[in-house]
Amino acid sequence: MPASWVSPAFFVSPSLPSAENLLRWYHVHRRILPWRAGPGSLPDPYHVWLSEIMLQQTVVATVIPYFHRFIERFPTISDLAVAADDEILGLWAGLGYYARARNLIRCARAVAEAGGFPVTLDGLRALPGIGPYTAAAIGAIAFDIPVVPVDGNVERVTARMFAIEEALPAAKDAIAVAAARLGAQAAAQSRPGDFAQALFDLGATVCTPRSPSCMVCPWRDGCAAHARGLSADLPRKAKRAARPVRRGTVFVMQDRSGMIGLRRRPPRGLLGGMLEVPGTDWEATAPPPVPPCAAHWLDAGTIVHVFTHFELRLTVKVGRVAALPGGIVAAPPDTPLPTVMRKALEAGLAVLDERSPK
DNA sequence: AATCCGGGGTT
DNA sequence: AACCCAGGATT
Repeated sequence: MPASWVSPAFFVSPSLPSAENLLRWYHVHRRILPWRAGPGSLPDPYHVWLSEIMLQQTVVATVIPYFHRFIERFPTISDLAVAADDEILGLWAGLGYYARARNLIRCARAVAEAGGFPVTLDGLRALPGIGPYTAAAIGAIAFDIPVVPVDGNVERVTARMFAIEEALPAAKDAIAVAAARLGAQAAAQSRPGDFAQALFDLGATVCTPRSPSCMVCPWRDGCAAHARGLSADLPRKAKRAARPVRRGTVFVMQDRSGMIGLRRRPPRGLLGGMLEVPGTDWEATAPPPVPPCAAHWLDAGTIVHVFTHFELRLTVKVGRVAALPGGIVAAPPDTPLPTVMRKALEAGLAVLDERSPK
């Protein structure tokens, strides 16, 4: 038989990975997560939405305690919609990507106003904080809209199944097309929510980034990367730039009643709208440290915190003050803070405690 | 298309 | 220490 009778695609994917096989695997191996409903039943859209926002670039284990605290405090989206911004931002403190929390508030109020979530992808996509991925995820999981949400897991699984060797992010379109092909199978179309979550779970527990467990994979037979011994090498990714270092100084102030001096950051940008320990700007070379008020400043060392695109080294000074200066808000030491500011505050308070323990 | 935007789990 | 995570908004 002439080789030309056989299309190259035949060698790339001998047989499409079976949606039915994956769903059968999912029935046995699915993760039990607080925002999930039982197999075959649709979960609460509010729970799905809240979990999806929290899960953006955040691992499941980190999200779970935050999710529980939110659901306990805000049992319905209406409870969330009428809450004060500060309380919501406080509950979000430490989770990161604070624009998510600001969009969460706007989205909750829009949904409460409308009387419920839109049930179309375009309607979901129009809400604050909901992009193409999250719209597809909520649509599939909460409303059984037949669509494949393409997150990092699905990108990885799909790139391997079809042995897509082009590097990300250039390969995004090709991967999305291939993922849609997986979802076009009848079994996936009939259970879009389970199919999406099955892909997530396969990527999270079997088709993992570093050393995938191909021996127990329900899709091994249909996996072109496995056939070529490429599984652990895909998807390829473009190299990232090195992370620069920025430096600054913060001043931890404690008054006689034990209150700490904090400052509200501008509403947008890095740590937008969150509280911070007052200090200098953050530059490549440390700006001159100008204390916010006169005090006997003690050295509390340096804390290091890694952000997505730079590393921050903060020199921490600490002092007791008779009265907090103007423009500074007095807050108790356990006030919810972004992690970098929590680190700085703890470093300062540790030095005070060691000098004059209570 | 690039860049900005946290924090931490995993290896 | 590097990589990556149920990405979105902005420029």
